[in-house]
Amino acid sequence: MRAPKETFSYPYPHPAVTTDVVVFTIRDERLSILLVKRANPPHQGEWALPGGFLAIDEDLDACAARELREETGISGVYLEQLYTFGATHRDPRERVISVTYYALVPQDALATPRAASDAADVGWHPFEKLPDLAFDHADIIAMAHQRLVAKLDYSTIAFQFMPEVFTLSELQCVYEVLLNQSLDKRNFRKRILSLELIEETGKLRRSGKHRPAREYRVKHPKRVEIIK
Amino acid sequence: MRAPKETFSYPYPHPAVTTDVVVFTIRDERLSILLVKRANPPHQGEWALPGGFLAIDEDLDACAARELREETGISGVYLEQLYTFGATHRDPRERVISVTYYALVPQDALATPRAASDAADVGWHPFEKLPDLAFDHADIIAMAHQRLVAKLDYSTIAFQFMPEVFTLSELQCVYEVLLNQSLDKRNFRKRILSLELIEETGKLRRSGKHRPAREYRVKHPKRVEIIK
DNA sequence: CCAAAAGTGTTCACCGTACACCCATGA
DNA sequence: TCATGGGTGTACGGTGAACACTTTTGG
Repeated sequence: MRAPKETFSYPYPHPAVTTDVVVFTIRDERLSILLVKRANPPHQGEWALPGGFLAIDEDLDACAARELREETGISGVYLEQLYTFGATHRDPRERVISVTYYALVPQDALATPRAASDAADVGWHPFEKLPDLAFDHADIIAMAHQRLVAKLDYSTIAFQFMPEVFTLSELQCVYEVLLNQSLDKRNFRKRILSLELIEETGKLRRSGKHRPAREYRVKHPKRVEIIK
Repeated sequence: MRAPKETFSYPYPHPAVTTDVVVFTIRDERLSILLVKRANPPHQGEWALPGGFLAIDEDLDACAARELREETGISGVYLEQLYTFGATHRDPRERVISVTYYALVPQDALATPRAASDAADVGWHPFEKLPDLAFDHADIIAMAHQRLVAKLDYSTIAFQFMPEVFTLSELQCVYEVLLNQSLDKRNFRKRILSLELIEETGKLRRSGKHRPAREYRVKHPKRVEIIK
């Protein structure tokens, strides 16, 4: 029940508000999304986006970050508001407005997220073969993917998928997965280096039997810079 | 009071949900925004964005369109969701989540919008000299303006400001106002015509003492096309 | 010495930009 | 005939795309 205060309160029924998060990462050279299997009705046993109800004294961004942490153990990652979904019958229980976010997780971050109490299971699913999803979560994912790909063109958002140090080949692989096409190695390196956004660590990555690759890092990790 | 149903309802306090709309147009070669003067507390007498509370069985888009129509008499215009603002203390009455939209109104559309019952006044204000605004509406406008300008680059959104028939000079004027810089006439015409999005009506606009200008119209008004 | 990934320059086509003059009309 | 906005083409530079071979390492 809403806590009555002395101040005016809008006297009509209020909808519930949730945040839901589309968590992207690159695993095994595939774009993947983190889903939780619902432990409770509605849609019990179906896969869904991590998310949950907004606390009455909690900022929206904080709610998204909290739900992500509670349901998957992930925190400290890039998180941006996506869109707000509010079709009248998207939740069978009651009217629910979902403020959706998307998150980008570096490749190396905890490979096996932990499941929370209200989730029967948590796991990464390749974007190309997602299971059936609860509610309108398939629509949310579609919009998040569209936004992600669009942002590759005019931002440096792809760096959010990279661990602290990485090689240019690894970065190129991320772009190729996201754009779903192969890129020319020389043009790619020229373009990335011309941004003057990353620098060599000075070390080499010996990753097997072949020629070692130079390691790079982002110069100013705090800023998420926008090109131009 | 929320109508209790037989179905489960999340047993914690729900926030109120509103939609607010940033209405842009071009008037007298200036980018302008439609504001309403609040008739009731809080922020009584201050200027604010048109908007209001979401009905429990109403889609978000419908709510934005309805509030716009009720408070200003404007309907049938381009309307797109912008962002959702939900800082905990943005409304002194209670917790309010605002799903914001922006609308683009053609130049010729009703110059003097009518004021609704809960507004003391309605009027257009040049973007460059806005009054102090209620709540966090200045932030909302800032974000809407940023989005609008960004979209000029990769969409044909500017056509939403044009009446059914218009001249290339008028269109160029709109771009100049939005970008806040003058453009080369020949390059502008070349670029616009190469989109193959508009066609001549065949008529001439005699608008005074000088050479008449050719009139154009959008070929397929239904579609809001994205370049590329 | 062989396999496999790392690393490196040049050429060309296209597009955005800069730039100046004549035309049609009403007064 | 003059003032005013309408209408038109070319030349240049920069950027993105295509393209193949050498280097370094481990086995």
